[in-house]
Amino acid sequence: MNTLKHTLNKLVGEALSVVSGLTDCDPNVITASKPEFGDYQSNGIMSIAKKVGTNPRQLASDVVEKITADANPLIAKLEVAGPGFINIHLSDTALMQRASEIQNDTRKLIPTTNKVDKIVVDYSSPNLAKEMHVGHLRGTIIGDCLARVLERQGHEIIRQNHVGDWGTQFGMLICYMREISVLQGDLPTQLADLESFYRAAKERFDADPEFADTARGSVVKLQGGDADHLVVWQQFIDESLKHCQALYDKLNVTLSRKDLKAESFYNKDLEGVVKKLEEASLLSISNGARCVFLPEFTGKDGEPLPVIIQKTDGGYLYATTDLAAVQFRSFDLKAERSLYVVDARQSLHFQQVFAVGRKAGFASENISLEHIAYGTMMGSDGRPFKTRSGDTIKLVDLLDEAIRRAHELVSKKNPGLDETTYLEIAEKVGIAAVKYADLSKNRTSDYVFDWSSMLSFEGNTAPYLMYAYARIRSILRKQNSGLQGVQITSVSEVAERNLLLKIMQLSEVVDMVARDCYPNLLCNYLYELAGMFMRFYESCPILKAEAQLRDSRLALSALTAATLHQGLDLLGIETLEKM
RNA sequence: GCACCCGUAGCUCAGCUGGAUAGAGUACCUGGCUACGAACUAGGGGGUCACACGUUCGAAUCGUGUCGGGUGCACCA
Repeated sequence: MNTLKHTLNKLVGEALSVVSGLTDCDPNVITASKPEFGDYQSNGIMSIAKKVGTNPRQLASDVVEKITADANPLIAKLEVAGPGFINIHLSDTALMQRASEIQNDTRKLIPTTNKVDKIVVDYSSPNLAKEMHVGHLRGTIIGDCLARVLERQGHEIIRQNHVGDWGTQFGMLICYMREISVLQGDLPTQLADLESFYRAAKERFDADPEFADTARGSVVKLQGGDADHLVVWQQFIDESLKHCQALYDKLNVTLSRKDLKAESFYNKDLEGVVKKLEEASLLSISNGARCVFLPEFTGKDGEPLPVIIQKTDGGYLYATTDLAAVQFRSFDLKAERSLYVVDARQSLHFQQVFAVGRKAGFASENISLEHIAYGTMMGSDGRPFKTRSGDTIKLVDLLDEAIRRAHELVSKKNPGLDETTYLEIAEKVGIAAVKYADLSKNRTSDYVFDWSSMLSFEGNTAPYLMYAYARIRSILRKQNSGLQGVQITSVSEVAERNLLLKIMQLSEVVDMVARDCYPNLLCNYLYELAGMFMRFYESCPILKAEAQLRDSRLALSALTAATLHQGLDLLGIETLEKM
């Protein structure tokens, strides 16, 4: 089943083509900007009229006449308005008809795509040398949401967690670990707090030149495949990954060990990358480093800007690894799209990697490489987020605080439940609030980290959406006749009709999110949907209505719940029966 | 110096590929629970969409310029 918008766009577009004589007219149908304009509006008539040189209102009324003559059952009424808009009012019976099709199988709320793509989603990708901090939240949950959305549409999703496990810091850490294990043995305890372990190693590194030298040597040995170093390294990586996985589980993020494609995975391909660039005659040596210069990239003072492939000392850089990854995704995984959910500050890096990748044949022509950039999390001082001491806040601390506050609130709001229930509710509400606070913002803008808005449970927040869901479930629990075969038969109240129409529009929003990768569109939608339910709830008695109306409203409520549930699931937010 | 992102209500942010009278949340003020859950809801005040010029039937949205903020630009990732 096509979306309403898609169907209308086609309907009006075809009529417009016939009337105007132009092929491929875009009628630009959008949801109506005001209720008095109907359900949808076509904005495209004016520009077409201009192209053909006719009066826009006349053209609009010709289009209306044509569509009316065809008597499409979906349309109740069309009006020409303003300079040449067409306002579209949908038929109530057609709406209820669509609803009943979906009720029988609520998976139809989101139709599956008719062209299945293989899509790589590269997200989260923390550096394993340190613990994840609040700055890692965005990429992790935006990527997870996109993966869920695309997967739900029926695409084949390959999650890739491109963790940093191979950089220079690991020499330092390995070196420090070897010291510790000789002195104290008990490594797991030492690694329980990665952050302080890193700090200790760094202090050692800064204080003792001899240690620093050994550390630099350790990187070379590690990357050269030295067995001893690899064992110690693996031990550290395993421990660090456990930390990450615990956070993913806590965040209800779908990443697992099998999605791991660490930097080290590409180590074996790096020489090949250099060779391939050489064969393509793209490499040149500048100040001792092997670089690719592309004319479209210039740096300070207009000098040509290199993509450095291999350092003077022979070491490889992240551009090298990323080129290997482009090749892997394009030719081994054979993906049609590769999404890189990475901080906007790396835009230039990805432009370069994509450009070199195309030029040197690391990417086939079939793959679309997309940097899904997101803005930086700022402190209240307008600078990239740091605490007063200059540290970042650990992600786990943010989550724990959210859960603590949710626990406090739920035990106050809903006394008399047992402690296990409180903990379960607090965990879900707290995590959801944090995720939603981030996902509901346009990903491209920088945003200010603020405890109170991130941990708010009122207004446009996840708890509001979850509350709407819990309310519906509560009503459904109170009726015991079952909803088998019960249909929506009334949309005569404005609140009923608005709610039903909104439900039908989930699929339109999901389409937009899948195309443009903006999860906040889905958040906006769900907030409006929940708001419409709240208004319906205030103005339309459900359980107290007479039998037929009661059933219709119960069915509408149930369908709302299903829509909220599916929408929230795409955001990676779980619902609760009670809260 | 060059490039990218941004500037919308006191604060935090939306604004659907140019549409009709610019919207939410929060904060503040006023109403609504013996009720299908008040984490809710109804209403009020609050705006030179940074500024200027341009494109056009129409601009917060597109273009140019100015101002202001953020970010990136050679061997870290």
